Amino acid sequence: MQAMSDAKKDKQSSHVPVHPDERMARLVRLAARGFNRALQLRLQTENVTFGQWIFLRILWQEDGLSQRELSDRAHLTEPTAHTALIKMEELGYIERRNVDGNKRRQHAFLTKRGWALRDVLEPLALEVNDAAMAGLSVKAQDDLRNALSVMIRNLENDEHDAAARGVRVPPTKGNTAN
Amino acid sequence: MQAMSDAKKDKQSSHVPVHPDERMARLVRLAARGFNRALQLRLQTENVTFGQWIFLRILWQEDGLSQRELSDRAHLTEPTAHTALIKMEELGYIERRNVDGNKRRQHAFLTKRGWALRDVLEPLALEVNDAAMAGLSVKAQDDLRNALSVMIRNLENDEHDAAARGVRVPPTKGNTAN
DNA sequence: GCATTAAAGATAGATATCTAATATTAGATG
DNA sequence: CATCTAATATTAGATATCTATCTTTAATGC
Repeated sequence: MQAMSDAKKDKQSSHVPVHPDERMARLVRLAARGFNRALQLRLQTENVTFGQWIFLRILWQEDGLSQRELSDRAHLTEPTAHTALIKMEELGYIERRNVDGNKRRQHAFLTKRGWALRDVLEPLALEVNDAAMAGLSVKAQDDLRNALSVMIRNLENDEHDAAARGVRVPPTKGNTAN
Repeated sequence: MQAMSDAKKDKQSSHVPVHPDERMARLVRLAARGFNRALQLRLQTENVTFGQWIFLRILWQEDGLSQRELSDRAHLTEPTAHTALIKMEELGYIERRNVDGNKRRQHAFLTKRGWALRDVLEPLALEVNDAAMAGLSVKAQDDLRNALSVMIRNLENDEHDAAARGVRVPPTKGNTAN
């Protein structure tokens, strides 16, 4: 019997035959999980959570968005955005305030501290990206992005169709695994 | 100004410029989210949760695995597997018991009910897969799987390297979004 | 301009995941 | 063969997300 390769020693590698129905879904989930873990690994050294990263990233590009706008952009619910933003205000990354005398909307504005994080965190994301892309040609990366975009659109349409048929759209509870 | 396409009306579509550092990561996460939602949408009509699906799928291929083996296969922790399996036993999908007089290991065995679910649930997964693949050639799908596999391996290596440097590997807390 | 409806946010409670600590059993070693 | 160590499962507690509900404020229609 031949010796196992390095990769095979890892207990994650599937001894298990994968359901044909789920092969692509599984790969996509595992890749997402990989990106998340790789990024969280780096963010934790700066004491920033993944959720905070998501909102920071959005604010660096569009400072002063309302909570509702932020939750939309982040694909997270308002309560989730709410608690994350409260925490980020406590941490001094943002300031929440009203604009134009509208007391309904709560807008989030980056503080000096919040802006400063950008210089620290963006390189970490770049690092993850570079690590992930190793061995993939520019064309391969391009094709990959295109194919992913097609799948995303297909699945969004599926969801819209379901919603149109009156199906309640379920939670996106946390399950990056598998 | 030209009219917006159907797709653009959706509020999810990004008015927001995406961080170059995060473009691929974001696409992968959104695709994973799409798969999860599309599947959950269908599973909920059968009162099966995503977590239960994961374990059922594994057991249909390897009945009688221990809790430890199941959590490995599912890429979930043991407490997570534990509670899921307890619940699945309550629901009558599996039976948990010892084997060979070994009182340490708890093995999970599908009941008739658990096996029967297969005929109902697998078509749903196939449906999701087909929906996701619309418009992608066989070759494109092949390339996509290859590229995803490369990324997964790259990111696993990244994690192993980090672990070797003594970095604590962080949770894979639920954040499929964005 | 007052009353109704809609929008935005806040709060409370549920769920699925995680980490850490504990208990039990099996296997290895002096 | 008695003890130590490792494996497995369990329990307890934290966290990030979700849904549902409530409150406040703005917009709209008579």
